[in-house]
Amino acid sequence: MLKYIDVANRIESTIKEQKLAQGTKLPSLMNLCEQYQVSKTTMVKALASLEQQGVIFQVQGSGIFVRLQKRPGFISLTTNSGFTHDLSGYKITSKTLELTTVTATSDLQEKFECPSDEPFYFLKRLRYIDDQVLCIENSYFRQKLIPYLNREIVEDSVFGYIQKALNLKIGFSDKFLRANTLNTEDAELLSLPPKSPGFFLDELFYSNSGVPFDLSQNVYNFKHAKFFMQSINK
Amino acid sequence: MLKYIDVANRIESTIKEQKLAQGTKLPSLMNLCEQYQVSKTTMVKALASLEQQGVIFQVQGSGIFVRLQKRPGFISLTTNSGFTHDLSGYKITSKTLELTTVTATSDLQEKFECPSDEPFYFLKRLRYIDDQVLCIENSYFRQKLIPYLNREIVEDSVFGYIQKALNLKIGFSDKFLRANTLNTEDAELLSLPPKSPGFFLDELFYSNSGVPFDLSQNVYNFKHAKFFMQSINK
DNA sequence: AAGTGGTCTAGACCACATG
DNA sequence: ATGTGGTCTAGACCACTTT
Repeated sequence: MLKYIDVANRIESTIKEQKLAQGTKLPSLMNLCEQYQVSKTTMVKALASLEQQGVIFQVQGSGIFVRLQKRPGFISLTTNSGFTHDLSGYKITSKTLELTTVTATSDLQEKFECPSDEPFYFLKRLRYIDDQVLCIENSYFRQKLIPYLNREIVEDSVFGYIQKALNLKIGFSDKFLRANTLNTEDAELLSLPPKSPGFFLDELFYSNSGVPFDLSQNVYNFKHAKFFMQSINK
Repeated sequence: MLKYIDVANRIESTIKEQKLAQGTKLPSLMNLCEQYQVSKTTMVKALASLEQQGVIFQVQGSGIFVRLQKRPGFISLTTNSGFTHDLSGYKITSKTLELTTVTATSDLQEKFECPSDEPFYFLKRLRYIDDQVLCIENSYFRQKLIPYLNREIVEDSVFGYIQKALNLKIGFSDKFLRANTLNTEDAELLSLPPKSPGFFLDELFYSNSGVPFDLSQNVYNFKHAKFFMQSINK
């Protein structure tokens, strides 16, 4: 475990355990260095990481302060931990509707920069929050990188499997967001009246070496899905 | 100008001028250090900043690569430069509908942690893209921090005025996103049929010392507004 | 003036990828 | 084995805020 990550985690845990309010002042930089027995540079890096995550904010010449991070009921777009983590406290379940092999559509060809005969796993599932439909997930996994998938893996955690069994590390992702009217099929799946609005979130995931391996096209129930993100202007 | 920011800007400019494609390999770290005459640590910091912005991605043991950043027609949620910047190439205009002084509603009291008699400027305006309505902006500026506003300032750039004339620096912001059915008034303002979907984006801006000073509640026309964000999983 | 966060450096060492 | 990115350190110096 890297030192600055470890220190960052420990500071974050302390903040959460003590339930410090937004704006609470933390000990000074040099003070924290002594407390955690690391150099100034390492502490600066740990704090920069926490600031990026929205856990704290730093004011030059003044101090280090707690920033309110979690908003109960909101799905975080910043932290990529998946909404099972964001929505802890709610009952999250899922149902697999389809798991098949398909070849690249024109959309996939463009997004993955691949030929039309490249094979993908297509996974369609519903995700529920407290037994109400939260979203429809349409995922395309590139078989070049994910050579095998089955229903068991999918019922558990695809990303967990990808990282542990295949040792494929997630590097970064692009997200595309918009609203639109639901089509008949999606409205029905989401248990909503025809022509209800939908929140559309497309995510393209890249490995740590920059190769795209998963496109997820998600349609969220507007009544249950609210999103949240934090940014810093530096 | 800080050295690492300067170096980062220069590298970014080079990438854009040369129109390097996604995946193009840049010179090695040490190579870049020599080229820009900075220490390794400073270059690491410059590159970390570019990686965070989505301009490049780094692969340990392998190299530094260009990441495709801008998606034409999409509004970036990551870079806080405002959509006039994201949508360069389109004609962006605006029309002020209302500029009045109000006292804190219960929503404002909660978000700003302020008493009910605290005064705010309320600004309502429409923003157009190529002469079509893109969004309705409802902004509340805290008079404690922004003591004066008039129509002239508002027609120009509120954030430019805040930063230059008032020397108030933007520190960070919280964003809340959801879809919903438009009410009659908003649908009419957006030139959309009744009960069309709308993309709702609320933004709460904080000063660099952590004081919230602006709440913007924005309703976007789902036909013209598409959003984009990049994240890294490290 | 004192205290606090932020930048920058040189250099040692570590971790990963590629040939 | 070599090269590449990444971490960590001690310490000098800078910029901003508070008293």
